[in-house]
Amino acid sequence: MSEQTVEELVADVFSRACTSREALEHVTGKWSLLALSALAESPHRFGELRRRIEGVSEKMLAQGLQTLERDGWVHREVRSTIPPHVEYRLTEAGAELVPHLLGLIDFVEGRMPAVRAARAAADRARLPR
Amino acid sequence: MSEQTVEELVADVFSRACTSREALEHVTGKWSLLALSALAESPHRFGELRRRIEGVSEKMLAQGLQTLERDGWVHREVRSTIPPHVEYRLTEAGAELVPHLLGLIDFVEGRMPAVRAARAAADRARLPR
DNA sequence: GTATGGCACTAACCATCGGTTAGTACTGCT
DNA sequence: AGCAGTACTAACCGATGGTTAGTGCCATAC
Repeated sequence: MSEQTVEELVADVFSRACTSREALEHVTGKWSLLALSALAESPHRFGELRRRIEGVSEKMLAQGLQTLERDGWVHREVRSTIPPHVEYRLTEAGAELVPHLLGLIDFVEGRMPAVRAARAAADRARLPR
Repeated sequence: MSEQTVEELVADVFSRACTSREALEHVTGKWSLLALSALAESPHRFGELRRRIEGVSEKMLAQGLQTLERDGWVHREVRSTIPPHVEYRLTEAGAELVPHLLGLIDFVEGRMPAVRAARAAADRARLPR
């Protein structure tokens, strides 16, 4: 066994010990997913992202960006100015991740009529049971 | 304007009014994502899913399955037997959704070494700031 | 007889996290 | 003076995730 631990070798999402579970949760988080999508368009400053993503609070945005930065999907660049000037851009890894997310988003968006129909049918049948 | 409402026409994830946001949250939810992945392998009974996905509680599993069923991604089939016999399988929509999810999962799994390295570097640099 | 297991949930409860609101410090404008 | 811009964070409280117990029937074991 090399320097890798057992934990590092587990890459099975069904296993409780799978470390990619947490990483998946991060990138699919409600606000993170939207931040990544916005950054796919172009680098953004904090406030630009805030305005781009309707409904996100500064707190939730900051939190998500911090996580994305720590995991290596997003690069944060600080300029020592007043007022603060912080810019976020996708890392190389982030740029490779985003098409997967956008594919999913596009797919679900395209399926919304069916989702709505399914919900109406389910509610008509009075689910939950 | 036909019978569709403005809300139904909004399919922009950046908009607060976008109805696909909720649907996205559902399919990317921690346990739902895993349930969908397991059902991609084969239909499962409730207990089979529970055992397949380490770490999920019956409560969280039932909750996720209910949501997936209501949105139309999963079909739930009940047999009137004692003990209960409930089987879950992907709907046609679900079967089209799942490759997107699996692609994302595979990608993130493959990137875990880089994610771990990024975290180590970030923590060494003492993030959060 | 009792106890336990199987099945698929749900109720009750509590810990954790999401979201709201207020605050920070500097500059510039009204 | 107040307000706006900038990018966060602290304090607080409500919502949701997760734990534990419970349901009712049948079968098996002691």
